[in-house]
Amino acid sequence: MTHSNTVGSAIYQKIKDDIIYGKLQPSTKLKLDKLSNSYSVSMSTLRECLNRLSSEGFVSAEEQRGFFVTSISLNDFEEITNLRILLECHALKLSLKNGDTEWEGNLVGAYHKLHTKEKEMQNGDVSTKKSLIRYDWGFHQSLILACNSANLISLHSLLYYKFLRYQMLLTSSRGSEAVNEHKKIFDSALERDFPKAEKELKKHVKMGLNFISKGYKFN
Amino acid sequence: MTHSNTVGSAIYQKIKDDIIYGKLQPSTKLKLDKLSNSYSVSMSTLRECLNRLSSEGFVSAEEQRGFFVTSISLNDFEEITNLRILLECHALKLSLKNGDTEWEGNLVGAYHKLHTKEKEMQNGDVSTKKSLIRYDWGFHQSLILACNSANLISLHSLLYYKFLRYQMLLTSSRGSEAVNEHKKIFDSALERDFPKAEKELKKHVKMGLNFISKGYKFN
DNA sequence: GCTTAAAATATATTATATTTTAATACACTG
DNA sequence: CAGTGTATTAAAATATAATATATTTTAAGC
Repeated sequence: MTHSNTVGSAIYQKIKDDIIYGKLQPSTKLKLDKLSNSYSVSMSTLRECLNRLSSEGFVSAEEQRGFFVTSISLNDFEEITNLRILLECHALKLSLKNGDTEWEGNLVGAYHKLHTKEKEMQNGDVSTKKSLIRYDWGFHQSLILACNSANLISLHSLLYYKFLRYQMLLTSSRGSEAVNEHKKIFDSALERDFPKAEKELKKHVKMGLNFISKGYKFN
Repeated sequence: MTHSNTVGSAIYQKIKDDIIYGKLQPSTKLKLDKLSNSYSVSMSTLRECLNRLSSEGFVSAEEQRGFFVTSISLNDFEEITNLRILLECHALKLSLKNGDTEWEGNLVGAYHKLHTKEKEMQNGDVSTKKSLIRYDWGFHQSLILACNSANLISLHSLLYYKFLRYQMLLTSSRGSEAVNEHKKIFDSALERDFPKAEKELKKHVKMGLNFISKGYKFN
């Protein structure tokens, strides 16, 4: 967990989360004095935060008109998905080539945590959904962590969370399907079988796209 | 050319340019009151700007310690180069597949402008270097403009300019070599020969990396 | 529909207080 | 003496608030 020292970075995380998890819905106008009140932060600090988020693309800034939660569309979701696949597969390739025992051990650990939570969920425990997401993130990042490119890891993170925002549009999730996909990705990664791992990873992310785009009505 | 209405976006462009073109050198501490004076802008507006730039990676923000121009390293340059190649080639593939006459015409126009400037440069006119860079950018972006992904275009732009900052570390440039490479990329793009275009584009960008990494002494 | 007036809101600056870091001086210790 | 640690001071970042201005939005009237 990141230990936020400043009000600025705390509010940044909070608003970013609220956008990703849908508490601040797409296209919402982010009125400054209103937000300044509801998040109990001064206007200047708030504006700094919104400027950061607009650079990342979670917020859209329109000059002299203010800030909005970035709108969503099926088209944008498809773009995000394709970019995530491009980056994650490329990084996976490097990671499978370079990964040492240290990396492998961390991956095994991340998968174990994810899989444990997945079994909890299958037993009907819905309260752990948010922590399941954290472990999903942990697993997907662990896969690529040996790619030896901080820039790549950072970009991938951005895409993952933009993808996640779309995922959060639905309260339901894919359940056992995704569980199997994770296992296939994990197994082929350990075997350093890049072609198979890539195939399964692509399928996994695409299936996520399909599930959402079938279940959510974009206008 | 973007018409900047607000002080904020004007100063953002200015500082970003100053970083890219080396007027603000790598690792420089960006003292707030000093910058506030030299750019004639208030501290809050300046901070908004630096927060944006830190999200993009041109500035590094260290909590409670302030802002710094992001440092450079050979390793980072290599990462940037590889990511640029990954994104630009992927986008090129899509662009060559989707590009219509409108796109093709704009590409021809962009190449013509670039090539005209290149010839001017070869005749010894150094005054046009900055406009050469603008046309180089115009050409490279034109290549991928039909990729049908705003997200991809935007990410590519970021990587191009991070690459450019490294390019600006040297005053000299590669001259006729790059001119020939541009022609090969252009020709194979018009022929919709993706494998060849990709090969030439990769070579072109890699040669840029090599030229800089040979000429500039990273510590 | 068009224009104009009023209200709301974003932008930008300035001033101030608080907090943290960086720098300096000063002792203490081996 | 060199080096190390600690207190004190200075500098700088962070955060808020108050204010002024410019622009957009809304509403009203024609």
